[in-house]
Amino acid sequence: MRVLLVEDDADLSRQLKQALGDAGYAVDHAPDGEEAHFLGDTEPYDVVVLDLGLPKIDGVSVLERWRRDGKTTPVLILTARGAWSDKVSGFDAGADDYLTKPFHTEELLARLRALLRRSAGIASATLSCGGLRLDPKAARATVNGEPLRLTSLEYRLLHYMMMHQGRVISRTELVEHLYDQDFDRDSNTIEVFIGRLRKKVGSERIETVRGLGYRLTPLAGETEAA
Amino acid sequence: MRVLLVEDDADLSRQLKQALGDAGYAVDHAPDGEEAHFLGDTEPYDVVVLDLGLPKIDGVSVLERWRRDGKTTPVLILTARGAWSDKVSGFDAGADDYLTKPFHTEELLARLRALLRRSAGIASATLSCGGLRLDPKAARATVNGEPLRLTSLEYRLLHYMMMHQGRVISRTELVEHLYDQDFDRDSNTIEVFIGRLRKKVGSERIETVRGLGYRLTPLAGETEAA
DNA sequence: ATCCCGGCTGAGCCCGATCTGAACACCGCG
DNA sequence: CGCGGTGTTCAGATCGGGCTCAGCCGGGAT
Repeated sequence: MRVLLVEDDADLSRQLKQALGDAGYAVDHAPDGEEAHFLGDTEPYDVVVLDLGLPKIDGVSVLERWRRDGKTTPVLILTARGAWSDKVSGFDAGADDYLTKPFHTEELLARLRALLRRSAGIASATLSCGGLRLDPKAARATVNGEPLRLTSLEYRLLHYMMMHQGRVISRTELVEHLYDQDFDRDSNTIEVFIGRLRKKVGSERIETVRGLGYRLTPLAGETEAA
Repeated sequence: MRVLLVEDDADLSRQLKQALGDAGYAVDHAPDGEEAHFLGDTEPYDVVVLDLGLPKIDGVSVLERWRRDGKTTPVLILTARGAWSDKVSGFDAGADDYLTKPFHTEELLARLRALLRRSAGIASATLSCGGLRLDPKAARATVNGEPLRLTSLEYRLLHYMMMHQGRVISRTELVEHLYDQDFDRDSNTIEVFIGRLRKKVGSERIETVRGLGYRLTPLAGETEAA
C-alpha cells in the first residue's frame, strides 16, 4: 500500500514517515500544498494523510481540487485541536476521515487500515481468500491456520493482492503500489517475489495471466468465507 | 480494441505503447499531427489518446478536423500541467476526456475503459450475452458462472465480439480491431481463433455467416438478462 | 453428381514471456 | 569485521500461445 503524507512540520513528518514505513506502507512526503497536489495528481496512492494547515496552498483547496478532478482516493485529514470549522470544511471538500492533533500514532494507523478496507469494499478487518488469511492489524498471515513467515516485501505484496483478489493485477501496478517514487522499472523483482510468495502460500493460489499480470484466487475446492 | 496513440515525446510514447499493449490493446503510434490525421482518417480506431502539444499540426487542429469529418471515435487528450486553456480548447474541439501530464498509467487505462464503455452505449461494467459474461476490469469471462480460461487474443476477440453482439462482424473488421497496422492479410488466424473460442464458449454462440463474417448471439433458449 | 471455394481443424514451429536458482549488494548488529 | 536476513540482478531454462500449413468438409452452382 502506498500513502501520501502531506505535513509541513518537519519533526512530525519524520516521525509519521517512520511509523508508516514500519507499518509496511510505501510513503511519499509532501511538505506543502503545491507538492501535495502535484504528487496526488501524478502517483497512484491508496490513501492520503492530509494536514489542513499548510504553506502555499492550504489542505482544503488541495482536496477540493482532487475531488473536482474526479479522484476518489480516500483522504484522512489532520486538524489542530479545536479547529472545528476546519474539520467541517474538510469534510465538505470530500475527506473520508479526520483526526485532531495531537493524536496517537496507533490511532492514525488504525484509521488508515479502516479507510483502506472501506475503499476496497471489504467489510471485515481481516482479509481472506480461501484458506489464506491476512490480518493487517497484526501484520500476520496464515494458510489454513498455519502462520506464514513473510518478509516485509512479501507481506506487502500479499496484502495488496488480497485487497484486489479476483482481478488481474499487472506487474506495473504492483511496482507502483509497493514502492515509492523512484524505482527502476525494468527489473524482474516482482516476478522473483511472486515466485517466493507462491512457495509459501501455494502456487495454485496465484495464477499468472500471460501478458497481463497475476491474479489471486481461492483454490478450486475452497469456499470463500468472508 | 485498437487505439491510436498520438504523442511526440519518444520516451513517453514507448512507455505508453508498452502499457497499452500490456493492457491488451493493439496500438498504433503517431509522433506528429500529420501522421495522426492520416492514420485517424485511414484506420478504424476504437479510441484515441491525443497529446495536444505536437509538431507540424497541433492536436486541437487534428481533433477539429476529425470531428468536422464526422468522426465520433472517443478521444482522450493529454495536456501539460497547468495548461488550462489547452484543456478548454480541447473540449471545445470535441474531446471526450482529458488527463494532465504527468499522469499515472493506471488512470489512463481506467479512463480508456470508461470511454470505451460509454462509446459502446453499455451501462454496466460487465458485458453479457446469454450465459456468457465478460468483465473487462478483471479481464475475466464466464459461461454460466464457470470461469473461462482464455489466452490474450482469445480474450480480445471475445471482448470485441461481445461489444458488437448480434451484428455480423467481418474477418477484416476483426483483423483491423485486433491487430495493429502491419498484419499479413491473407492469413487464416482469425478462423483458427474463432475455432478455439467456439470450443470454449460453445460453438452455437458464434454463428458463421458465409461470405460475410461471424455473429455472436445468445443461445436459442437463453433470455438476455442485462 | 461434381466441382469449386470459402471455411474448419489438428499438428507443429518459433519466439517471447515467465520462472528459477544462484550470486551479489546492503544493512543493522554483535 | 563477520554474520544473518533481505532485496535485487542476472542468465539460462522453461513454457505457452500466436501463427502457418496442409488437408478436410460442406454448400451451392453448373
